[in-house]
Amino acid sequence: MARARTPRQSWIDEGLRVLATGGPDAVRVEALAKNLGVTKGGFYGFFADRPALLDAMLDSWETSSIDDVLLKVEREGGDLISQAVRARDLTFAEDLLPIDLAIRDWARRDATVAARLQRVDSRRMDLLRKAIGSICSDPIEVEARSTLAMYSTIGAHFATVDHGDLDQTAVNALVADLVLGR
Amino acid sequence: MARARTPRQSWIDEGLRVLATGGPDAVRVEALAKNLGVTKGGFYGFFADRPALLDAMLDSWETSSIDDVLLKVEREGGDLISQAVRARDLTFAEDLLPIDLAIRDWARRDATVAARLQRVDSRRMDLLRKAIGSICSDPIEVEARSTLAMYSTIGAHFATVDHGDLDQTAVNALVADLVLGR
DNA sequence: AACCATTTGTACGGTGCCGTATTGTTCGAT
DNA sequence: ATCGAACAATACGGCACCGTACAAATGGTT
Repeated sequence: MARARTPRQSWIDEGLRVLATGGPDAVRVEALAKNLGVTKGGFYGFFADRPALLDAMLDSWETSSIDDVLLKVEREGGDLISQAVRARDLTFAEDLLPIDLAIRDWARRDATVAARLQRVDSRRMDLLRKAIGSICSDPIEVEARSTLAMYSTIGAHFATVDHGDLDQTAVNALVADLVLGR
Repeated sequence: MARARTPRQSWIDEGLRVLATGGPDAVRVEALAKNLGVTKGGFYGFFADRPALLDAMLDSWETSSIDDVLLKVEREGGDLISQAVRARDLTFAEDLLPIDLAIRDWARRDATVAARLQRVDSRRMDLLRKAIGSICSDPIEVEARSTLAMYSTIGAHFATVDHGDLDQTAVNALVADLVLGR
């Protein structure tokens, strides 16, 4: 048995890297091959076609972006709010953030992607509800604050706001306080 | 002079339509031509190349998405908060919303687009600051609430949150109240 | 060292797109 | 009615990519 010099996962990883920087349309088999320093010869041994790679990429992303995060956060423990904050930091870590944003846009144009994203987001929302539920009792308010936390966290990555001369840290802190009701 | 059967603006409009549904990579000269029922024959009389069209599309979008909106809102008058709400509704009207979102994602990968978007967003923020400044005096709080309004409005379009059995209207109303401090 | 399954390179036909060149075609102005 | 500018169709060479077919190389196993 000759071991894979360019195994299945490296196609997926490179695919996700390209997705992050160029969107789904930039994920082309021959381009990935060039990036990996090989030709596409081996690709079609791992994947039926390009769509199959895209699907595998989404699988891989789903695992690392929610399953892994939840496991890690649970293992580390702490109060529920810090767990949620930690989960957010892990979810939007440097490598995962651009993938998340790319998938979020992709979801607008592809129903299957949208369904996957919704599944992931709803697990994130559950974590948020649990966390905010620990500092707030009214169910409507818990839902409203969780929703606001979700929306503003996502929105912050799709809009750049310049606070001018104001104290950035103070503004950011107040935003967090408004969301959490402190 | 023979009048344009497929004038410059119709290339731009069709380009924006395709941008909205398929992203910038889907905006191809020959595809637009087919949509318009012509060949690309006339295209290169109006535009030097494909990038020139993308640029013209952004110009057109900037006008209709901020200049026109501000003019309309100002003309209609009313208190500043309802002006801001009206501006939001116009900005995210059915036709403009998907274009805005597409450009927002596009901006992540293209610095020129990012600069344009920032210019537009900062004018939107100014309107928000004015509106929220009318019901709130602390400058840091005005900035924080305006930022939160901006982030959550954008974020709401990139994440779908299911509120389950809870009263959707009540949740949404509370989200708005939390942002505006009511 | 020879074998051989697995992986990789190469070559192919096909498609869709870009930008240019050239030749119609249309329609207002004269 | 004719002219002529503006628009449109057609045809071209070039490039990037898809998916297939098959030949070459690689490296663990015997």
